[in-house]
Amino acid sequence: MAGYDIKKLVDAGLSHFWSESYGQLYQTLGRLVEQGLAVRGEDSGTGGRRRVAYAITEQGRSEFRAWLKKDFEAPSVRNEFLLKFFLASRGEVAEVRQLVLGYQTQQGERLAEYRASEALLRGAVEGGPWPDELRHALGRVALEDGAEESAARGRSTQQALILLLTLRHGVHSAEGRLAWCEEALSALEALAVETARGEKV
Amino acid sequence: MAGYDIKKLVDAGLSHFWSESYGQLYQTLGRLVEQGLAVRGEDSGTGGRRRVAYAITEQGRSEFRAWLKKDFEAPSVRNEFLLKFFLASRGEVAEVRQLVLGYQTQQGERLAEYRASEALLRGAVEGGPWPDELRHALGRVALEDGAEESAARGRSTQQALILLLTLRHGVHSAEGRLAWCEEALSALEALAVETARGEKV
DNA sequence: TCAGACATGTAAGTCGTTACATGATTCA
DNA sequence: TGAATCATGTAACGACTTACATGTCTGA
Repeated sequence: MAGYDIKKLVDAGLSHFWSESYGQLYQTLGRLVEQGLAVRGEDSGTGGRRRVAYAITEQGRSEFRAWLKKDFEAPSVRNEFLLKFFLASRGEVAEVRQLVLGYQTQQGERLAEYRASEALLRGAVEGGPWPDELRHALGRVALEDGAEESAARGRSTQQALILLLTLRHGVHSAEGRLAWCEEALSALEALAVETARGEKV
Repeated sequence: MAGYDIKKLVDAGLSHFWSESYGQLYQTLGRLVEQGLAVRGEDSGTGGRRRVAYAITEQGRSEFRAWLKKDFEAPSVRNEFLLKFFLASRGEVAEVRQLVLGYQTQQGERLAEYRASEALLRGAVEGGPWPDELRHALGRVALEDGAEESAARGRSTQQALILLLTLRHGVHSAEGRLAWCEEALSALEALAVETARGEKV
């Protein structure tokens, strides 16, 4: 694959849980070649429109397999919303509430996006063809087609299922955060009521 | 507050959703002073044990309030687990399953930690005193005490509630991810069964 | 007395983004 | 014909981490 393709693949299919910039990508490809984990194929095309295809080496493949088995770090420990929420703890309850409402909206929108993409993918999991939107976006990644041979059909289904499941992960996350919003809003509500009563007494 | 205190505060109370390193911290404090958003107080103490207290300026305070109201970016778009999960999509189902099992364990442990901290905090929300563990950790942040005056009790309760809610956010997130694990595992199970049947036929 | 916490800072380096430069090709 | 897309790359910068340097004070 060429760098451009990788970028397209990531943007199209993995954008809700991963991102790469060209800067990072080309530099990394260069480093992989230096380390013998990938080889740079011949340039095809000319001038600004030439393509450089990279291929993984045997060493690269085994390194990759080792990496897959290695521990992943726990999902990020930096949430700007929660930081603001915490730092607002001495301010007015109303302001804190506003903050949570904004978060609720944001997560609600996310959830809607995930659900829309999810609907698109359902078909391919049932052994049907990949939806055009995705086929186009993931184009050069050479998705296996579900039509012909049994083994190929199995692989295709598996790929579709896994892509679908990454989306489902987003759905579950967003749902969890929305459930939290409900809880937080009613807790703040209760606090406001209590405070008001306290002031009267 | 001094840089050291801020670091302690973040490590003790915010560690599950934020982190700062000394390098970042002292450099940032310096920049804030340059920009007139904070002032550097006199050094107290001598030699290696001196303390430098920083205080926010009026300008800093208004900048801070503006920042609180500004949009936060959606929680991070980089999840190493999901990347591995996606990239494993052409491998054996059994390996993918292993990956998910690891994630399940990790998230289960996280959930247990959150629940433990949560129990600690419950008391303070009920208007009781801050638990010693937290009082010590958050020490210099000058937590308001819930004992005396009505207004102070209100503020203290609010602070405790908000800290508790940040923890609850972690609980909801972990629960959502664990629910996903269940779903993913049974989907992979179904796939394996189907594939086996396909091969026999 | 001596390990460990206290406390501040700097330097080096990694990781990642944005902006830019270059130039071919496609298509309205 | 000219804007958009294709495609590769570099340079500059900012955010962040790790490691180090320095010296003091506390408590077992």
